[in-house]
Amino acid sequence: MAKRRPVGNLLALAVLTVVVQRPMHPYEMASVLRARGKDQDMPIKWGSLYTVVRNLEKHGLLEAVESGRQGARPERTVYGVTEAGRREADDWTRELLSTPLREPSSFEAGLSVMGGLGPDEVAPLLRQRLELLEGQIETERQALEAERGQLPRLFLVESEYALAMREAQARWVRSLLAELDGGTFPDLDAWRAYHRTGDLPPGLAHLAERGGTEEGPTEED
Amino acid sequence: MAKRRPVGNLLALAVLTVVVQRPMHPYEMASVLRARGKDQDMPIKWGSLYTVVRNLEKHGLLEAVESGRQGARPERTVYGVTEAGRREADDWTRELLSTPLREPSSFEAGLSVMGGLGPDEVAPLLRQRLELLEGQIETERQALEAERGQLPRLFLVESEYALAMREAQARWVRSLLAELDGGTFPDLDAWRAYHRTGDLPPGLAHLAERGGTEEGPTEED
DNA sequence: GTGCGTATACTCGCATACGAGTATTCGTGA
DNA sequence: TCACGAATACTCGTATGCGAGTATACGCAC
Repeated sequence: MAKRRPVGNLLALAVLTVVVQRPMHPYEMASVLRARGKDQDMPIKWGSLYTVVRNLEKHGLLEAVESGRQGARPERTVYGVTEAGRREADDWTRELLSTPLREPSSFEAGLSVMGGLGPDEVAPLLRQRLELLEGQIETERQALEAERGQLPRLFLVESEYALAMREAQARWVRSLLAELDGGTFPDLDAWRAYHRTGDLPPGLAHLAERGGTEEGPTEED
Repeated sequence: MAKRRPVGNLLALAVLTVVVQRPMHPYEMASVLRARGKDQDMPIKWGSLYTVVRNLEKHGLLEAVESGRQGARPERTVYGVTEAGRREADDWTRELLSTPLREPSSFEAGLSVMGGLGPDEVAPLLRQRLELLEGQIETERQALEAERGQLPRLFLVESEYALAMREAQARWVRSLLAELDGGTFPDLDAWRAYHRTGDLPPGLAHLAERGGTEEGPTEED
């Protein structure tokens, strides 16, 4: 399951969905995608556009429909989607919708290494995050409200989801902060000590040890 | 702000935080990280380990502490962290905690292109996602409960966050499904028509048009 | 009409990512 | 004690990824 995509970059999916509507040359794809704000919904790097289009063509998902120059502009190639491309786009979309993936965010990574900083440094950092988060939420909520009149719900769903996730994150950060500030977070002192001395509290030594397959007579345990 | 990291891969941060505790050779780093489940918290590809370690050394964040062979094993290099490496790790952690990034998940990407499928196909896909999601949530909740006795809260925080986000996602999917199933999602018919014919409802033509800078006399608007 | 800033429409090269492969060692059974 | 499967400990090649750069065209001021 989850067969490997011939072109894995999500920009490729964006390209396919836009070319399905009408053949285009690459730069136009970029303009349309930008105009629709797709770069908000996917991690799109425009530097990859031409590579991705070339790869799509190589795998028979796109085909050159017309190529020539208009005026003195550099030569441009207009690409159309193939039947295989259409299938790939649909199949990919189905997979994205139906299969939840574990995709750790950078915040999760940050949380998993926050032990390296002391709790008294972590709290202000989280407070800053919360403030920025609240600002973003407000901005997005307004943008969404403004678009609600212009566009059908269908085209706003992904923004609604993003907003809901932001709000959930803010709530979670707020509750962690309350525990840190209120001192109800357990082991605050052990954490402080660990941060100062680098020593884990006794009984947790196995966290730092083992894992390496220590061979030879260097150590016994 | 957010100065470019000399080694951008998050695996590098994981390596730094583990080497801070005690010098190691690369394979041991991998074992320790795996034992701690860090590959759950970050998108870690083990194939990148040696490249990342080499880059860290090149940028002076890690240094070879000892290099030699034990028994007939291939030569191994033990790396320790430098002062710069320690600073980099702390600074990076601070940034991850304090600065919320827009990192669209693949589900968001899926939602943003779901118009290409019809609503009657989307609903079952979402139902499948919801079921898988609920299973994962249950599994993780139990794993978390089991670890709660063994480990201090500090080391469980990232799992708690991941779980909270999963639950928020499940709630959101449930509510969207309710709208689809109940027929209260607006424009269901327009969506169906669009899916069958490929035509956008009138008044939305500008969605498909413009964006490309159509030059020349091909079109006027 | 000519100079200049901005938008258009790409190209290129380098670094990195990472899957697949390889060689060594260890443990176990016969 | 020898064979063999599994785990250990890496290496390598290739396919991207993508930032920075470039060149042309167009609009507008003067």
